[in-house]
Amino acid sequence: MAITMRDVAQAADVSIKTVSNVINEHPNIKPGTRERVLLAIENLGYQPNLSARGLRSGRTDVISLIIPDLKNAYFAELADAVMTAASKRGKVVIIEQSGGLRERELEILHGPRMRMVDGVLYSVLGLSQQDADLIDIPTPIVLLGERIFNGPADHVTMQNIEASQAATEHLLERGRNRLLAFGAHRNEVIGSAGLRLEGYRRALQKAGLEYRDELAIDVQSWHRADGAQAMRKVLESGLAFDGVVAFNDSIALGAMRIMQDAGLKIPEDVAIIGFDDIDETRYSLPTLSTIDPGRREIAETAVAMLLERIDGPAVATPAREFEAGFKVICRESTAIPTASGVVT
Amino acid sequence: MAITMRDVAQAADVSIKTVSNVINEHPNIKPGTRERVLLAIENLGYQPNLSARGLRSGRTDVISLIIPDLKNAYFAELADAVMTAASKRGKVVIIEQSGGLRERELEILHGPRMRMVDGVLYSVLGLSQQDADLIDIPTPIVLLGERIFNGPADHVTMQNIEASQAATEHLLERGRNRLLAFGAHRNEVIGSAGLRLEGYRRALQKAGLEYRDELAIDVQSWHRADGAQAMRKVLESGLAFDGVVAFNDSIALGAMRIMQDAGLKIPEDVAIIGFDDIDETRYSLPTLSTIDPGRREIAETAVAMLLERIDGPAVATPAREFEAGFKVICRESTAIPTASGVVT
DNA sequence: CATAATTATTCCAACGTTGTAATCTTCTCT
DNA sequence: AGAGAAGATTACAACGTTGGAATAATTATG
Repeated sequence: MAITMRDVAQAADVSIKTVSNVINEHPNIKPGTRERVLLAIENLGYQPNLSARGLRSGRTDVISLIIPDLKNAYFAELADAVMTAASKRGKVVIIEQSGGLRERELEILHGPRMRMVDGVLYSVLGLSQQDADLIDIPTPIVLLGERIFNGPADHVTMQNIEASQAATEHLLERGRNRLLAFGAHRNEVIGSAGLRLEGYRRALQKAGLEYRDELAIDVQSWHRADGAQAMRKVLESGLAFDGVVAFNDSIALGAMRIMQDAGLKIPEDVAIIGFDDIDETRYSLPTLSTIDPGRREIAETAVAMLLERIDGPAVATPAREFEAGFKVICRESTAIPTASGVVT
Repeated sequence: MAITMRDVAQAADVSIKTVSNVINEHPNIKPGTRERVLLAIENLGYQPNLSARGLRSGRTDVISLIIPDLKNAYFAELADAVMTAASKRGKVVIIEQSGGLRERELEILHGPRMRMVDGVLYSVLGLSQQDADLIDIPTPIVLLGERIFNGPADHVTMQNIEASQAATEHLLERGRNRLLAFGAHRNEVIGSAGLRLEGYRRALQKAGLEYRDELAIDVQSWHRADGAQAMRKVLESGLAFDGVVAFNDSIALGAMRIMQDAGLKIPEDVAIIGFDDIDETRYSLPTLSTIDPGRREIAETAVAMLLERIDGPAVATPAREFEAGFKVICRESTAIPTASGVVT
């Protein structure tokens, strides 16, 4: 039915292998033959059968990206960055959504689809540190995120502690000193929440301020609705604060909306900074200050590392850790240095 | 290296083909043998080589989804819906981003990756009606969106005209009668913009109102920033209006922010309704009324149609058109029936 | 000019699976 | 019990490609 190398070979009057050699840019092909083959390919509209190539060569040029949820802006932007980076290197990306569920993540990691891809970028959410050995699969893998460190695989992440510290200092510098740590997960040590809380504490300490536990607000799931919900409770409780270090942009936006509903002015009454630099932060009212986590650098490094593993020698070189650089982005939500009407 | 059917066959003491038969749930396998094979598969951790299967059977169980941009919330949500629908039927999705560029769309459609997938869902943006024959490729294809109608392939879309008419009527019913058609593309007849403008006109006509060209506001690219930019111009021009029918949610949100900056109250001064029901509309301030375009229905129908084409007979049955149902979602941005302080 | 070295091309086998057809086994009915 | 049908299993070939070894054509070397 479809055109194969056989047809091209016939048309160009060479052997099938020569066609293959031309396509794969092997050395030692006479310019003349190359011309003829290329012409035949063009004329017949030949396209290689990737299944056959994959079978024979053991390579599919497809990599898998496991993320919790594409509807989440952070992951949509991450997926975009990964696809762009992969595309530059001639790879295609299959996205698998895990829902952040442990079982589903394991299912994907150990499922038959893994045999269809050359490697996996795995944005860990359901598994955690003590599961580190469960990710030791035959397919090359690079981990993303803050759930597993020093596991058996390469790991790319952002500078969570340093970035959170910088975000906190950003507010302190503007004269705010009753800062909510918004989005904490109380008994987590690593994980985004744990690390960001640590950064928050370090900034306070460095500024000579005491850490107050009541200012750490738990928000279990980092979606907008949860941020809104949590802020509603805070306001009801009458807790006093003049700044918010939100551990991601979505909950920051949710909280911002509730504060505004309650008549609080941002940034006059409360300054707020988020995390992730999702597109929406540029268009909210007010625009949201945030941390640019170095998404592009993360994506490009992760893809590069994965390809090294794929192409590299089978002998296991030790797992690497990489932290991308971050930037504090100052927008309207923290624009005013001094509070004019502090909530008490 | 990896475990193959050969190993399983050996372990279960059957032929390779029997293993294949068990895996593919062929009829006529003794329960006993099935047990033994399944056990061997379990013990050895066998996973089929999908490249080999693809080569032999001509099926990869992968479908491709071509969309303009994953960072765009509408397409992220569409991708999610498609992946969910595909996953239910055991298919995996490769996402290809076209940037909405004509050249890139053609490149993808005619590229070698098409040979790796069983079919394509193509959200058309770069091509248009007169290119209809360019999409007649050997791979089964289903078109999405409003750019190409009655082309050579199945087509799934929303009820643009009817939905836009309903959105407009929604505002009219609330006592607004100077409505912007926000997001028009002046010389477009089909395409989302053209159809939605038509729906707007029909609603006016039905209500006995005259269509005024100055109320149709061009917004070329439907991103938030463009909506903001366009609204800024409108306000500068001093044009009077008390309602906005925005042709998608992003430009509605962008416009909303600018109106609020200018001191306009929503919905008291201006009521506004968008299109698409993206997640964000539920969390903006105020929450945005919108049209639910039936995304899930679109995704499921499109996947179902595609699979029918893939599995169906090669004889070309005529292309089908399908329009999903829509719903008007009333939120805060149109909550107040009567204007209290109309801009003049 | 013969021979070695190099360059270009081809032949063959194999990757792991499934379709077809053939064979072997078990059951059903007279 | 034996013929025939139905059920279960297997042998073989093929899908389209590429790696490796072998061969053929060309160029360099003494």
